[in-house]
Amino acid sequence: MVLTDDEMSFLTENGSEIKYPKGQIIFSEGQKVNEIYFIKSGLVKIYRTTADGRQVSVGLRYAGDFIGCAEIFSNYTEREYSAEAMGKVSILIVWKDSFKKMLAERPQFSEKILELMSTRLREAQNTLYDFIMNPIQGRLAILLLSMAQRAGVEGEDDIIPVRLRVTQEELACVIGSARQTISSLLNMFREDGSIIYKGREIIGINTKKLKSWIQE
Amino acid sequence: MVLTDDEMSFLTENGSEIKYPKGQIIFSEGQKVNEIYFIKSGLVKIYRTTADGRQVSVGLRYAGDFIGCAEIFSNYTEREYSAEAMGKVSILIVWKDSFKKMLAERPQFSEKILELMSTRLREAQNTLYDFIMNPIQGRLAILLLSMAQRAGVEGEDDIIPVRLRVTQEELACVIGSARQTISSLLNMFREDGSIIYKGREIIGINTKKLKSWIQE
DNA sequence: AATTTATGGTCAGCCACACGACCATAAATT
DNA sequence: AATTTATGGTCGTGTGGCTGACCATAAATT
Repeated sequence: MVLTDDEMSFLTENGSEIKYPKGQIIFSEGQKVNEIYFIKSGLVKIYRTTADGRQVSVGLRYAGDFIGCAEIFSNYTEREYSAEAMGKVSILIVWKDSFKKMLAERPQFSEKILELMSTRLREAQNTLYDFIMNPIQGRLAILLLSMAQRAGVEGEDDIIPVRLRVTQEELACVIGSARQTISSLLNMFREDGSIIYKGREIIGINTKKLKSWIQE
Repeated sequence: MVLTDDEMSFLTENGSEIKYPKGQIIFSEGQKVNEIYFIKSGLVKIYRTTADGRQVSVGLRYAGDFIGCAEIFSNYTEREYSAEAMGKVSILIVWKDSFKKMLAERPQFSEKILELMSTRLREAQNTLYDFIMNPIQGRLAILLLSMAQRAGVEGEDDIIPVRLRVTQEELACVIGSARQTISSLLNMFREDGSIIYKGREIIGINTKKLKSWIQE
């Protein structure tokens, strides 16, 4: 979502910018809902912690996204999910009331937010669909593609150069799988030429080849 | 979501009511997006058809819900999913422009729709979470609970009397499983006392017992 | 009433993939 | 430089649940 200069300056004036190092918790489940967050830069994981301590992610959010907004609109008092910085993240925190005021005063902004929510809803539904349809390698391919499209330069149709430093554990928790499985799959993708994977970093992905792993 | 009399009468005036028999397609993927639908009564399945002809559902919608709205707000020209009546369904069809006009003219209604979208987003995220966390019996338990809560009388904490006539095939497609598996699980739930299941109808569910099948 | 179709029950076979175990290497900390 | 910690590779093992096959019964159609 792209904000106008005007909207951006309103947020800047009425919010405060905070930088989080990798691994820092931005908010966590159960906390009181008083503010909304705008990601200026970086990658954020939205997740929930299970009874036995594992993390289950329901999505990643990128620069330009608002997070923590669903609770505000449905007037929830407590966070349902946690958010964690997956790298250096710069965030603008805006108080709930300021944000609601902005919504009320600017119908165009309000429209934009409605658009944001519906886009995100469709994304969530598509993710659900992909989950049902695809075995693990398909889900991983989908995840890598979407991460690359956000982070990388849209090059030729073929290879997108990227720079993805995510641990296998993180990938596993996003697609609901086990670390060991991710390990084998990444190696399989590498041998196949679907990704260029050196050390602990994915430095390129081959869009076409990756897509061939996806069902439907 | 509950509409005011005023909102309801606007919809009635600017829309046309249509009744669908069981199995009827309300709209289908690929169709042009010109209208929005309000469910007056009945149960609607939102799904997508896969290349090999199977159906994968991403959710059920009940009376009082709008369907087909995400495409409108994100200005999609084509439907991404299909909708099918799972029983007798009564629907109010409202043209896109009338609906957008209503949104623009009534800020309170606009707020309500934003609330609807965020609630639905949270539901979708929760479903995703449940999918990752729960094995099939857990997902089935969750589905039965949510259907019963919408359809049934909220009785004691224990047994809710309901009247669910859904085929095992339908249940399978909603939770992404196979018909045979549903068959065994329903029988297991019956023996366990989690549900009262006679012939082809579930006539009661035991909330507590069903919940014990759910992870977390 | 007779036939066809839709739905449900059950069983055997198979395989994807989670899990545990263990070691290798890289990164971080001292 | 030495030690500790985080991350990645790989291999068995076990099993949940999908697939296919087949029959029983209920519902719909003639």
